[in-house]
Order: sequence, then structure tokens, then C-alpha cells
Amino acid sequence: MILKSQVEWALHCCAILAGLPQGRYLSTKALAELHGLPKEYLSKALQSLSQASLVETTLGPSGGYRLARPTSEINFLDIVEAVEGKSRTFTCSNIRANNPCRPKDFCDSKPCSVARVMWQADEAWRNTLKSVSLADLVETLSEDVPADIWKNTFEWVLQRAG
Amino acid sequence: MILKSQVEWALHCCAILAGLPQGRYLSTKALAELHGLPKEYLSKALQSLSQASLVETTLGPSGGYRLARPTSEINFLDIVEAVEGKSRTFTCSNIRANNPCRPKDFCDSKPCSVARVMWQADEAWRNTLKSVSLADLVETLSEDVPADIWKNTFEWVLQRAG
DNA sequence: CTTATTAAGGACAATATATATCCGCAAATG
DNA sequence: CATTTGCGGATATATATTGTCCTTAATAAG
Repeated sequence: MILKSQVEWALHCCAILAGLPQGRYLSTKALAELHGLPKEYLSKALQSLSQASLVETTLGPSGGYRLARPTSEINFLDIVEAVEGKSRTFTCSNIRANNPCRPKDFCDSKPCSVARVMWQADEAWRNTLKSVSLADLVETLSEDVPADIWKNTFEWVLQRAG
Repeated sequence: MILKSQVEWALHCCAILAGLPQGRYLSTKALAELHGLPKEYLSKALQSLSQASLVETTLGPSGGYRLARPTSEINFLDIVEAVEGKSRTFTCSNIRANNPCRPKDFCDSKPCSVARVMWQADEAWRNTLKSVSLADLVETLSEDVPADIWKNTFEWVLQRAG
């Protein structure tokens, strides 16, 4: 079990969008070049963000993507689920029902005990992701990334945004 | 991202092994028939458990698998990691290093901020799995599964264990 | 000792998913 | 009008998952 690389891409792209001046759009092309990613395929990840209403888009020159909500109102889980889907990481195929000792018409009152534990772990994972917002990420990044690199990066992308 | 079906299989098999009388072995064949699973492929999952030293095996008639430790000393994480491997569910390909604004010889002091959050969530998932033992599972199962079905099931598998 | 049974593991095939690439369309910009 | 852009469909490739088949060596039972 491993997350798609698109999850990593989407998170980094959102981090950049989160640091953009109000209202500015950034194109797939700029985001792909900044991160050294295949433009056409990155586009699919950005489309997922768009379908999840995490970003807004506009067409034409100087078009592209911008966040649809304040950075404090978008969290990691929003982004991960936009790309990976919302379904749980553990699927119960209810193999207990194959037990030959069960009456054929027997109906379980609860979900499988094994699944309940796996789903509880899944929720713990999601809750952690939910607890970190893009605002938190930007704050951490500005501590980690040297100020001049950070500044140059935004000048670089804004130049490509026309 | 989704866990292998072998994880579900391994967990259910361990639950059965956990309820077995001391010292008794159960064969792949019996476990496969009980759960309605492909014997040859289930065998791979059981081999994973064996390689992780969670179960002991013996050959020949009346051979098979039994738990290598008391049920209180085997938890969900042990089993999940035996099948899925121990590597994290999020891999950081360090795409920040592709940023053209970074000096080429620049060396990061910390892991990527994005990865740190993802790994934190991964740990929350693992901690939950670690907190539930096979003993806990057996207890839950005996509450959920009607006593007669539970009893019949063990008579059924023990009969096939010779 | 002989025979049946078993786990282990290698080779292989089938299927599903992830990772791309390419193209045409419609909307926006200037 | 010409260019740029997001969007979605079609298609191709690579990798992972799921499943089968076979051989080998060890073990237990008769």
C-alpha cells in the first residue's frame, strides 16, 4: 500500500498556491517546471483538486489555478482525498460469511471485528491529516526554507504567470 | 491507496489460530476452506507471517501453522507489516530539490515539511494498529459471533487438523 | 520403510492500478 | 483573430496485485 505520487505533487502545488499574492493564478506549466514534473500528468492531479473545489481556475493567458478558500480552511486530508478518493484504505470483503458453519440466512448485526479495527486506524490517519492546514504548512515551510530561496521562488513563478 | 486483500486474510487466519487449543497446528488447506479463499495464494500470506516469526510451522500430516507468541503479544501492526512490509505509506521523492531557484549544492537540514506531516499521519495509523492485540480481537469476536457458530467453527477446523 | 501430507518457494500468467502522453474542445485574454 | 489555458477522452507503458502450477524437502502416520 502506497500513496500515489500525485498526492505529493498536489500538496507541494497547494503550498505554492498558498503563498501566492491574493487573486493571482498559476498555470500547470509553471507548477510543473518549478517542481520538475511531467506537465500533462500533473494536470490530472490539479484537475482532481479542481473537481474537489479546492482550487478555482480560469482560462487564457495568465490563467491557471488559485486556492478556492483561505489557507486556514484547507487541510491535508482535503488534498489527499481529492487525489486518492475518499474510500477507506482497508476494504472488508466479509470473508466471515464464507464460514461453512454459519447458517446461510445468518445476518450480522455489526461490521466485521477485523474491519472495525482497521477502520479505526484509518480514521486516526485521517484525523491527523485533517488537523494540519495549508496555513500551518506555509508557516513550517517559511521556517525551513531559507528566506532568499523562498523569495526567489515566488518571483520565479510570478514571472511565468504573466 | 488500498491494502492488499492478503492483509484481511492474514488477520482472519490469525484470529482463528488465536482461538486454537494450545500447540495445535492448522493447515493452509483448512484455513482456505474455512474462509473460502484460494489455497495457493493464501499460502503466500501465511508464508509472510512465518517469515515475520509471528507463526511457527511444521510439516507432514497434522502439520500447518500455530502462533509463535501468546495472543497478547501479537498486535494488528505486526500482522499488517508482515504482509504489507514496513515501509511508510507516503514516499517523499524530494521534489523540492528540483526548484530551479535553489543553489545546486544546497543541502536540506530537515526532511521535507510535507513529508513530515504525512509521516506523522502514518505513525498515527500504525500506533492504532499497534494498540490492538490478537487477544483483544478474540475477545471482541466472542462477543460478536454467536457462541454456537463460534464453537462449531473450531470443531470444524480441528476435525480437518487430524 | 513407505506413503501421504505439508510448508516453502520459484516460475509464470492474468488482471488491476499507476504513470504517463497525446489530442481536440471550449473558454479567456489581448 | 491568435494565443494560452483548463478539461476530458483515448491510448500506451510500467508496476503491483492476484492467482495458478510445479518442484523440493521435511514430517508424521501406518
